[in-house]
Amino acid sequence: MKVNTKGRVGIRDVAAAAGVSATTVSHALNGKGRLPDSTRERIAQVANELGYRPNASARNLVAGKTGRLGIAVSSAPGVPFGLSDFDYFIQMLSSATTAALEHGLALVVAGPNHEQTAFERIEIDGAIVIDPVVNDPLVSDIRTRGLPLVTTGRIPSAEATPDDGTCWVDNDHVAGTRSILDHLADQGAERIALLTSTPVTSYTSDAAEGYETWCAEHGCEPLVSIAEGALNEGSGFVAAAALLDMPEPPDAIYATLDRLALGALLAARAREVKVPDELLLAGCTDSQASEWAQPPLTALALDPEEIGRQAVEMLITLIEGDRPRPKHQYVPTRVLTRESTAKRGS
Amino acid sequence: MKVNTKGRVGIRDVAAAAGVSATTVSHALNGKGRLPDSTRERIAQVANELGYRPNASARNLVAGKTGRLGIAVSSAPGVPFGLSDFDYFIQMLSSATTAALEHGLALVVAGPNHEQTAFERIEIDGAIVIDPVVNDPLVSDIRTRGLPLVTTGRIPSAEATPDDGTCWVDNDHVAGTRSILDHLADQGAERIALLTSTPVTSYTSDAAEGYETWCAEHGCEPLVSIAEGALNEGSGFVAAAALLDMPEPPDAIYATLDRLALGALLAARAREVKVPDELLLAGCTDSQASEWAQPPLTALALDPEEIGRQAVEMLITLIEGDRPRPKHQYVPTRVLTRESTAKRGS
DNA sequence: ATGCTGTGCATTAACGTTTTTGCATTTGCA
DNA sequence: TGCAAATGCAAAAACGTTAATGCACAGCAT
Repeated sequence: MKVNTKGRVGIRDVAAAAGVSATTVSHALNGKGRLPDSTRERIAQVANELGYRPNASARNLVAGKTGRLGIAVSSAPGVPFGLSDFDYFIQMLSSATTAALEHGLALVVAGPNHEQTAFERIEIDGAIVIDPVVNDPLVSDIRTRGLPLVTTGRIPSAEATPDDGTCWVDNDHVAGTRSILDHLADQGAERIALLTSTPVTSYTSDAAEGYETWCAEHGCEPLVSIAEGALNEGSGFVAAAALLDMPEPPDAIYATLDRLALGALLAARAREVKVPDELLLAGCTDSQASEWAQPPLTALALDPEEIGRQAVEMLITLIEGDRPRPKHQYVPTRVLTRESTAKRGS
Repeated sequence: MKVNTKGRVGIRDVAAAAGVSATTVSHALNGKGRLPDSTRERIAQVANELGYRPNASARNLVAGKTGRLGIAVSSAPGVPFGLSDFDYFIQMLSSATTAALEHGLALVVAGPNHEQTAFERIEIDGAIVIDPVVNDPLVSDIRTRGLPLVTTGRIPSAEATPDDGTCWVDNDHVAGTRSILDHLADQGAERIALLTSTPVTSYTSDAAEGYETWCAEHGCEPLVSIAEGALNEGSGFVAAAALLDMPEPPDAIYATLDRLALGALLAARAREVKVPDELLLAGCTDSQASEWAQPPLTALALDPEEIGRQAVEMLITLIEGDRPRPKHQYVPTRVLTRESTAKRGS
């Protein structure tokens, strides 16, 4: 029996220290085989003391897996890239990376320049697609290859098929939108506008749906402004300007992307419309930019870290295929109250 | 001899098809052993026809490597995260991912939330740190662990030690800054301001240096405005407003980050200062936002894809350790002329 | 006592590469 | 012609893990 080949502690080192065979260690640590709990615990403790970390390559080799998960940020065909906010993306990526590594898997990021062939040349065990758009080429590519797939945000489709067996993690954007509209109304808003983009993702169409339902329930006239082109402060500025320059401008704006909200803030500032005194302003997706804006922006926090973590866990379950196939998972949203929606007169 | 175990074509399948042993195939494809070129070529062709792709896990297992490279976007302690632009980051990440995968390595992204312990729990063969800041905890962490390290952008330090054996890939920002200032002057600018951030990275201090040298050479008075806090359109708006509201405002602004330039554009629009007729505007780091701005913004293109690719190649050379240790690499910049710097009166 | 059924492990063989070693054969040179 | 050196390749071991199989022993029923 060879021990401690190269400094790194292997399964055989643990076996030697615990006075058992390598197989037993493997079984004990993976919950397989026939072993009494006492032995399992003893081995787990020894492994822990020795700082044993299983070698992912060896494990993947026998399992016939690549040990890699792909994650791609989707890009709409024709729609400029930029649906995802940087903070949102990096937070989600970060937690997803950590979650994957805890399972000994590496998360590989495919950028939008790969277009539809993102994972064509890359060998992976499964993939996550962030915010897929209508008829997403990435999604069909992955499906064609027969790879396990999880999306964050649902796959939007022309037909309304909410439960078609796809696996996704999503916020309940309909409910989230309603909760932030409630907040705005609580703060005294009487004429709330929606600043959004073309509904190419499930997220944007959910927000529109939530807004329209809420307006109908509260007897308000819907007031929607669509930001065209790139979804950034520039297009937000323009779309918000259109609202502010109306004969009867809104007294509150909810923007479905933080960068749109920031653009609205700049538009208000340019017109010397005071936020929050004359205009309440809230955005979706919290970010550092929202936090540091003047005034700081109220936001609908989406918890991207939780979404990333759950998407990875779901994908791994799907790949391993032993536990029952997971389906959907909703991550709760939260209204993060800041100065931009402070009650007027208070 | 076993062949074609599970659909996937392995080295033995190639060996059988070429009528040689697995060893010979390995040697032929990796340029090792003693083989005539004729055999090497024949085997390479057979491998190609069969679509052979070496199994990364098996290869890493033998080599005692993890098969993973880490890449971290640095975060300044105290300085708000956001030095990197989303487009810049995703482009660089994307090319780096591809480059790594071509070597059978997976690139793992550590987000800024990991802070100094980004790669503490992650087993990797080497790391890339993007735009390290002064006294970067990430850099010292990686150095402590004795891991091969490549940075994009140089490691800024109090003492001026330009050649301290560290490995980096960088743009020549001093020259790049000068080239875009030349362009602005060519287009008729006579009073060019620099819109930048606190110099925490080599990149920002290079830009400041290039600007000051250029001003001295051209007998211009330096005019610098520093964006405070988060580096986004909001802080760019404020810092640019300070310039535009001066008694003698500049007739051109060069912003060291595209988001600052976009903020400057919004500030100009709010003041009804026409770009480019009354103000020439250029930014650093091209992005889709710059491309789609109204008017489209001239930019100093940094070629993040090339930087990412070269950083990975350099890191791999460092890890393999056979070829001579690489040191530094400059990636050329390019002035991307757009409407925001069109010659006045033309 | 004798078999039968579990229990608690160890042995052995994979997984797909690379590396080391070694054995023929050919070539070079005296 | 003889012998060393170079050439062209194959066999076998190794990397660290998991999966399949098997063996010894204990408890239990007959």
